[in-house]
Amino acid sequence: MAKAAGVSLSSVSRALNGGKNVSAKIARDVSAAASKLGYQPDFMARGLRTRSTGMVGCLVPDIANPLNATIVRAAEARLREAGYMLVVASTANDPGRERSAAGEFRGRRLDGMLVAPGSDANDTTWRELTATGTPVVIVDRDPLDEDPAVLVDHRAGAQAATRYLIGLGHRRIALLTADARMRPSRERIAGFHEAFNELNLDPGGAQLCIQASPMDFAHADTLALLRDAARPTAIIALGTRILAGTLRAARDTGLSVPDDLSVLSVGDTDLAAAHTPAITALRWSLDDVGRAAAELLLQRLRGDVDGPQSRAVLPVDLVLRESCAPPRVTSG
Amino acid sequence: MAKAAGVSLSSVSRALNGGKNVSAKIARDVSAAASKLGYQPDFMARGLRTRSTGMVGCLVPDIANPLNATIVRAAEARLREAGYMLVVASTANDPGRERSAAGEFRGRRLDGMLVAPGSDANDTTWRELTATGTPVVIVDRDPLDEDPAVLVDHRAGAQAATRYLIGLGHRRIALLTADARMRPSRERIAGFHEAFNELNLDPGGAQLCIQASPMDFAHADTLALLRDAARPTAIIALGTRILAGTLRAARDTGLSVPDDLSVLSVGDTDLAAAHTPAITALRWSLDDVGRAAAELLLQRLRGDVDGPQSRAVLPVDLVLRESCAPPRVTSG
DNA sequence: GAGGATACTGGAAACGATTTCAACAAAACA
DNA sequence: TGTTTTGTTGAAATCGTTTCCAGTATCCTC
Repeated sequence: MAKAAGVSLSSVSRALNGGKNVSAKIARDVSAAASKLGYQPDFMARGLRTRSTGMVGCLVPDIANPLNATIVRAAEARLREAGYMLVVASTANDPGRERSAAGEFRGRRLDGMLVAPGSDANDTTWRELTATGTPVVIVDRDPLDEDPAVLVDHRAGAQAATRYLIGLGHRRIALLTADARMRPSRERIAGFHEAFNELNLDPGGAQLCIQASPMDFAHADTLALLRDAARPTAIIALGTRILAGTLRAARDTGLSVPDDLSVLSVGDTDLAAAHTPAITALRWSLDDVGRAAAELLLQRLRGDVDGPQSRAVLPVDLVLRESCAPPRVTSG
Repeated sequence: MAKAAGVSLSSVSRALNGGKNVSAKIARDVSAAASKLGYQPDFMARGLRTRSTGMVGCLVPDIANPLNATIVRAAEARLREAGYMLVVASTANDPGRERSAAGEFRGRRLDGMLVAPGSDANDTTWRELTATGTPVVIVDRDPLDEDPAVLVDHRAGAQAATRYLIGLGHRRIALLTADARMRPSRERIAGFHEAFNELNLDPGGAQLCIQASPMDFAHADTLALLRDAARPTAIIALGTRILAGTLRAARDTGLSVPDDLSVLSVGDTDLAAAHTPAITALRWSLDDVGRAAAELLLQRLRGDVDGPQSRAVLPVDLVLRESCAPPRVTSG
């Protein structure tokens, strides 16, 4: 390549990297030779010298979950724009796989990481794995110290949803969410309780279910819940497999939505929007989460020690549809 | 590192790569020193020398589509097991982004690629981009030449679905699928027609809609379709946004499923399974697709020029549920 | 026109591994 | 014992870049 352009290696490097001190002639010759040869610099060699890989890793519990996948897509788009490639690892919430993936990322010296750990970031083993000086952005998990993070205001969302159901007259409300070791569920539970507390309502009537992810479990569990004499009149369900299980359970027990049972989805998925009746849902912008995470990471990568902000908190909206109604028999 | 173990660089390399001709003592010393120092070889340096990156790229139209995401997840799991990392690029079916992503992959000299191009592989620009000697596995798209590929038998699936609906008495059936430039849709359309032809039925009664992806378009289009006097009595809809749009359109026009309209989903998603009534669906294993693609690529990567097979064809099953019934008024 | 600042250029030393090759020691064989 | 074979080792070259440094040409200033 250098010979093709008839200049030295150093000049090629300078010309290609848009460095200063390059004469017009050399710049011309180099770019001509480069395009004629279809030359593309070798990332390995460059990375070896500059100690940067041009890649960022993304650790999510489950890439097949549309909630995560949409975030990944948005982040990937922004990062590619900035010249980075995105490496993904889906950890299935398994601490072992999580650790091995993080180790792999570290071994490959990725420039940065977007992480949504299964267990929370407080976890020491996880902690020490991230602590290699690699810039990290936490996505919707509790950050420690000064880690930049993108957070979603699940607490306010859950509070608004609960308030809305209470306003319709519901008193026995079940919250079906995922593993409470993770921030989103914890925040939702808190918001749920706050909504009851602010009205001085007996929280004993509130029912709270916390479950692991598998859809079948959600289904069986919800069946039992709905068959109980003191069944809830409204359910707030996490809008992926748990919502699916809930709707199937309602169908199986012959309860009609919203007449016999109000259903509110946490997260606005295809399922919620297309269901008959359409499911009222809490919605937040997954694209915004992904974009914001990428932006925060890019700030770090550029070395802006303190960019505009190192925490982003995104709002949650309540989208009213047809799946919630006053309970048939007011139980107040 | 070499000094820490008190041996030469070459010996360290040999010991770590499990090469032959390493004495027990040196192997012991090296591994001791390595674990004491937490030494991890530098992938950049190693890659520079061995001309391999230990990474494979994955190009999909939309990673946020659960159908793709599930495939990616399965492939990632298998590839990581084999020591490769997965780089993803979501191209939004935009040829420009597709080209730039492929160029980026090539520039980074990834060891292999899993690709599901938006337009089909026959496309020349796409073709030349993949033709760099990099092992490529085509995923559910028409392969050219001898490219290894993982294919899903959409034709047989669509045929079975159509046959089933015809058997119920339907004659006016609409097939709502995605962009016909892509193999899955093309195959489905072919299977759809074959089902009519094998019974010598007038294909004029069959209705066929082909659409671009946005859900709103599907919705509006389906509304128009359902309001027509000669509306179809059954719809076979692609099970992502198009199915969602179809169900909303049925709700909006007051048609009940399955009494007024039979609906069959192509692809078994949460939406199909949890809807009321549950939607009869064509199902194929996305995990199998991802795993098979990874396996085929690994074969190539290992240099098994001819592994057990370089094409995998996966079956499609019809899952009977409650969304299909005989048409109210037989129109034969 | 001399002197110094300024703009460019190419040679050579990194970066951190793998791999070739020659040297050496120990073992096997005659 | 001398010669070959075998096994093990380290020195040095290499991969393709970036970057430091010294050298040269050009320009400006007095």
